Amino acid sequence: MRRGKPNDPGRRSRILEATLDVIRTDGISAVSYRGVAAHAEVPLGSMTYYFPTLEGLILSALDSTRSDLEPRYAAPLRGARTPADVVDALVDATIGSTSPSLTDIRLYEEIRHYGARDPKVAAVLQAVEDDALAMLQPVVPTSIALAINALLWGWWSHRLAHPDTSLDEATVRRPYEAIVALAGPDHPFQAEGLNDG
Amino acid sequence: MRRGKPNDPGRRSRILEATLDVIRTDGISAVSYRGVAAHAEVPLGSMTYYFPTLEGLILSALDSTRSDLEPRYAAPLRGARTPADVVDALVDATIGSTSPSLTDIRLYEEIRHYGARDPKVAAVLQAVEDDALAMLQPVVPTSIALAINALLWGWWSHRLAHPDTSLDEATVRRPYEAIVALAGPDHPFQAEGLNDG
DNA sequence: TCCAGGTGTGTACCATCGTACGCACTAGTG
DNA sequence: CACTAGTGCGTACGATGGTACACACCTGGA
Repeated sequence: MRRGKPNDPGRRSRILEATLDVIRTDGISAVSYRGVAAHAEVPLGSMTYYFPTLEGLILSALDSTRSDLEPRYAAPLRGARTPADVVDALVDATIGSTSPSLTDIRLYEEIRHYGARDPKVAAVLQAVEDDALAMLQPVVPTSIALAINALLWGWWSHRLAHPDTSLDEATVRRPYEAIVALAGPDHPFQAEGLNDG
Repeated sequence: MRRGKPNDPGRRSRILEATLDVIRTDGISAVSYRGVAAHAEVPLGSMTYYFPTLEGLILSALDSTRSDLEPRYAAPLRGARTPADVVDALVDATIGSTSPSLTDIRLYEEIRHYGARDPKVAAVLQAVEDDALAMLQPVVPTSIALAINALLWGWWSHRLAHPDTSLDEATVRRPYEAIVALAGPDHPFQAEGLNDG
């Protein structure tokens, strides 16, 4: 039995979007009920109605990014058939068309920052990383996948710290090549790649 | 003409140390005059006396870490004579004896986080990174030094996100080897190293 | 039409915090 | 000893923000 009508069904998601906007612009620590309410153009009472606690709001907002972050650089990696494809995908995810914008890196950094102290967010991060590792699994051994993840995050972090300078493609590509090559010809993927060629 | 006596000369630096403690534990956003005052066991009035603005306090605290961070992994790198030495130093800085503790990584992460929005802190970061690049300069070309920095930060960041798991040494070492090897035998350093051997 | 219960909101309370400011204390100087 | 200027600190004010809560509104049923 459903009584009373929600007179603005999209309100909840609009609040989440506004929250992410605030996080992107001023960071998680700047998230307040009042600020987000003003940004989303909803009354303060709506905020506490949909999100009784502020932490719940932040958690929901961060969690809602998972579906955005994951496919962006996941898809190209899934399609990779040769080591060269993998390197291409990585370079692209670092500085190319599939790479996150500076504001998105900032957002991701906010999540990591928050996750360093909040176990629930840490779990979300863990899930994202596990996905990334699983995706690299058929391509390189886990230990190398870890290094690739570390380097990718390092590059993104570099971009964030140096917004004015741009990274040369070769600068990014060669270290990826070197690391991917560590998998060596014995890794199953390599044989498959050779069969294709 | 100096009148009035400072009845606790070490107070200023004690405040700075307490500030860093708070940052390490709860993050920069948790830094408040009152909290730090309680932690340092000084009256609130002392805080505003030594540090008229909160931002000034934070900036001073962060800046005071520069002298600590720099020599830690700088010294081993300076002493490196062969590519193998460099790799050793990097591995050590990542997971070994010269590597920062988890709380120190957290602190460094706080600085980066804050620096993403505060130009003055960004300048401090820039200086530290410039030092690191300069130190790697005689060893590898700049582009590779950038990759090394990115990977090092990526590993540290990984440790922060996975406090319970420990990184295998080979996992860390091999990617460093691969990247350092990119410098190739034409790089001046290599010749010097061969002469030594 | 009247009732009930869920939806949505305005308001107010209380805690926290940065900051200003006046006052006390100290130690040189005449 | 009195005076003065710098040092150090307790207190209070104004702003901000999370949260509780009473209240208005809407819908479906009796």
